[in-house]
Amino acid sequence: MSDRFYVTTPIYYVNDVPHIGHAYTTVIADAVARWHRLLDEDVFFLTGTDEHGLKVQRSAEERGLTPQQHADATSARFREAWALLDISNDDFIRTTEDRHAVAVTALMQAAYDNGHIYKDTYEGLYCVSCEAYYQPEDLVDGLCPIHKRPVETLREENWFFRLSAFEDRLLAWYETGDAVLPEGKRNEAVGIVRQGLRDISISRTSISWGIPVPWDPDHVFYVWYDALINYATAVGYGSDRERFDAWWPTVHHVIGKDILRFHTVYWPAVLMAAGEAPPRQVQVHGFLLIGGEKMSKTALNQIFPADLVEDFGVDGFRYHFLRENPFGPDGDFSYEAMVARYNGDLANNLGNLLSRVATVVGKKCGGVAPAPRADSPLAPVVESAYEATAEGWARFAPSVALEATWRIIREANALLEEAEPWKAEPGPEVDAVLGDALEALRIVAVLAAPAVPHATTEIWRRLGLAGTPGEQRLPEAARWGQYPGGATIDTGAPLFPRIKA
RNA sequence: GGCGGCGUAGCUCAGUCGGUAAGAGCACUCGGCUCAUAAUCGAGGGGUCGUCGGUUCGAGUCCGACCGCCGCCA
Repeated sequence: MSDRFYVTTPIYYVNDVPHIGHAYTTVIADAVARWHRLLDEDVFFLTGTDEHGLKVQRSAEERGLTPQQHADATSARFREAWALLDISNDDFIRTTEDRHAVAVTALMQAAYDNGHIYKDTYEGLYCVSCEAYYQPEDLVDGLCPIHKRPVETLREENWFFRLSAFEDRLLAWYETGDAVLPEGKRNEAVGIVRQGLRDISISRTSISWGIPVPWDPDHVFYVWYDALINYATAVGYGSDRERFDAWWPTVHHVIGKDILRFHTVYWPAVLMAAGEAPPRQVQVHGFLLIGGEKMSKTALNQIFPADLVEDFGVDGFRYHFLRENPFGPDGDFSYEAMVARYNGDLANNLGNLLSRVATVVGKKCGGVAPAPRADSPLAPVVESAYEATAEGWARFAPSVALEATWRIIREANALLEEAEPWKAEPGPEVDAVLGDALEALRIVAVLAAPAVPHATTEIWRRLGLAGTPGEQRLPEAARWGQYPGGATIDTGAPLFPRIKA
């Protein structure tokens, strides 16, 4: 029986359109999912859209649409973006689907039945954009500190979640070691809990665009509690207990640091309240900055995936966001850095290696691939690079993994320089070094497939191999010496044409 | 105000339990090669490892203070 691996992105709010910040998170989750498939694990990769809440209701009104129509339109844009980027999600969940209402109802009812939810009256200053209450001292010049917009005084009967009862259990959960990563982010979660948790309001009566509270239908759940539960919905919570039990222990949430509090405090506590286990792991990454500034609609500095795909291709796009920034800290995006990374790693190293090898095989071997040597100097290089690559992916560090894989490419280029097969007469010496280079390319095609699925599939084809690199299984496929030789090598056009700065 | 983090080559960063002569990629300089997408390979320059003090036979690596930057919370 193979292991299971469940990985999620946040579900994206339909008041936003997909930009490279969303894509950053999604591409990381996708590449990790693809890696785990290579490991022959049973993978379930989930993304989707968050469609309830007052903001959606109001935006729809402004557009003269029903909330559902508005959500349908924007949700479709996310699905289009992920299709463009070759995202391999197994499911796409929408919080307006019936299955989600079923799960939310079941999970919150369980928390209610367990005595963790109670009714109280709340009056406070409310920011519609945040869908959150503020203390007077939190305001800046009387305005919401985030949106710089006026707040409204609201008085509501709300249902409250007894978050304060879960401090000890949350702290114990963080202590399990790798529940929240990186470590710095876990410390933030610990800090939030240590300072004491207040119970939180989880329902609204002021709006209708949401999922009704089952025991009090005048209320709908506050959008966050609705949204988080999507992760449980998608694996059958409330409808297929067996399925849920199979997948839930393996869930890994990939999120940006802006929603750390929801995923590492509120969400595990709600799960505990319902009698379920907290997530297996939450992986928190930093922001993608543009020229040092946070990306935002108001700053007019948003960048959309399609614009970059036009210049760099899907693989160029994916590779850049996986390789350029270490997972965890904030990263800065710049077009110049993207060009440099593309030209350096993809065009000069990988693409050019394939070109030169194919050409020399054409000239010295009549285009027929020789087999690698069992005792090639590249064999130990591949062995250590594979281990480092696997470790990098295992800890959600794509940049580390790819750096390790690229070491094979560098060494293969160096081996060619040393042997200079283009100078030698055809024969065993030439065959040996070219066979080694082809085998290095075969293995790189497998290891890099999670990041650049199109290019590696093309390499696979040009090497005359059957199937695709994504269908291979690790670690077997990374073992040196499996390239059979005898195939006709296809010298094609440059895989990654250089981009002029 | 409380808690936490960061400050290592021009740039982006690695540096596990303190100990082989401080590293990688990119950039730069020089040289080789000309199979390849002016790609590639080799060599080299460049760092008082933020500052000061302490522990130690020995500290980028531990402790304290300070300077600078940042995050979370209030």
